[in-house]
Amino acid sequence: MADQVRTRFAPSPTGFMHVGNLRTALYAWLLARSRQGKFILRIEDTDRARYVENAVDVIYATLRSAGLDHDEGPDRDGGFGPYVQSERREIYRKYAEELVARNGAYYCFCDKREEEESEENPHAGGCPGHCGDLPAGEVARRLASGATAVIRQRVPRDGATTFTDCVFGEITIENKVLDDQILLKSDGMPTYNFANVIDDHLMQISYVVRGSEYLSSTPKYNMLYRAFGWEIPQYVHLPLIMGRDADGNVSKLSKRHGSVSFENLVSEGYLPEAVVNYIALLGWSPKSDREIFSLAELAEVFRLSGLNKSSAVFDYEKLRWMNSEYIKSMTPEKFAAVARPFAQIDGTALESSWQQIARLLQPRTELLSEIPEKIAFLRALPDYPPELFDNKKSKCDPATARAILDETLPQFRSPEKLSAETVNTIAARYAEKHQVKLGQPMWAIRIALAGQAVTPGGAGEIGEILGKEEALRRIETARAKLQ
RNA sequence: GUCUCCGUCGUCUAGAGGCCUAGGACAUCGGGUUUUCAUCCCGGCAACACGGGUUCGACUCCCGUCGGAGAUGCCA
Repeated sequence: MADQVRTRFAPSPTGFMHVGNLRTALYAWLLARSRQGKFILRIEDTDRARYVENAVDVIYATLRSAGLDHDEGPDRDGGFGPYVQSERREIYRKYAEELVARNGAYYCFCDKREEEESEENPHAGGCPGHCGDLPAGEVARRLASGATAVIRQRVPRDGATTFTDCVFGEITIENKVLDDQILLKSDGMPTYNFANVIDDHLMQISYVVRGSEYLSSTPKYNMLYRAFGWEIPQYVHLPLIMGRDADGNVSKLSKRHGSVSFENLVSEGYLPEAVVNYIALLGWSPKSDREIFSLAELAEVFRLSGLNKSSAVFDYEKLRWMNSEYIKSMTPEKFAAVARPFAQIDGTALESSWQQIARLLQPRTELLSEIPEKIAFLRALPDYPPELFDNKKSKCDPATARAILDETLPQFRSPEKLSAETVNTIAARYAEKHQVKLGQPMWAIRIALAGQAVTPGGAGEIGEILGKEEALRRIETARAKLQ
């Protein structure tokens, strides 16, 4: 039991879920699931200024949508709670004081405004005064008089600290470049740097999975673990996800690079499964040529050794492709259901033929949000020039089109209802009678019905969706145009 | 500035000294199928950052250079 794998995802409730954070959660989840371990959700809300109402709901919704179920969390007690940091204030206070007693930290009474960085002093971090040297009596006196204070970690100025990361290997950092970071803020809340160590230990986290931006501060965490005499967890630092800006420069993926939150991507028409599959492959490889994996399949093949060190650029093009793969592999019923909210056809004549339209759309859709523009021509005939009837391959031109439409028009009138088959038969009959390729009448009819060169589906399908009345109207419009 | 990390096609990556004439995928280009488009097939272009070592042999190991990123907050 002591060797059980326990990983955690510890997001801040800031209102949206960055895909980088989601990927961190995914790997932590994958590590736990692939080793029969536990996955814990912890809310890091120690920064009151950044707190956003309902943000915790966004976290729950995102994890659920992505399929990452947690074994413990605010809503699922596993005996290590509370799982919300703001509810653990007293715990942090107690340990911070203990650390002061152990001489691993000290009270700092300096003002919030720190001295400026300069050439003389490029390293402005840490306590600007010398609070660490204050005699115990003086500290007690100031505290008793109600002076506001923070608690800072006492970092040795000599020596170096070495640690081993599961991904990056052995890393050594000189202690002198580490500053006396704040552990407990003046409002009594702990900083991330402190709360993390306390919680990870108390919640018995065995693998700390997080982004590589924490690599250089890891020695400070280890000093904390040692000061308390605690076992240091395994570290799994992840390569960063990068974004490319307009100038072609890459940097940590952020809002200026486009939609980077999970909910944003989903509302644009990316499927949650596709997003999860895509980000799993950003910085991790199954060491095979396979790319499409369900979450369950990922959990089966996930290995820490597949994790990469170098950062990866988020490529919307490839996500798009993967999304289309997921769309194509859906059953027609499922696609019709998920695509429906994007189609914007409520209350229109298209509503009744949605199933039919969806069948046409499915193999041609990469992003669900593109659907309205793809089917706009069904709702309203676009204005188009007669030259649209020109097509070399189909051997069609305006004059020919005119002849085709003139001759076939009566045949569109006769049937009770216009079916795709009827349209195809009309075209076939014309082609045979005039000894031309089928493509010729097909082209003319399709352009007349659609008013645009590229359409999802051919003349028959479009005719059936439009219905007899509308089809006739559009053919008349075309004939008038070809006068 | 200082510290840390990273460096294989444009992008995501495989490659753990000979299997590499460096593989796959996206993108891109071309061809085929198709009444359009798309799907689906087939094919092309395209990379080991550079320079030194080590070795019989280096994409793989070592050093340096250059380039990129991250950290350096009472943010996480």
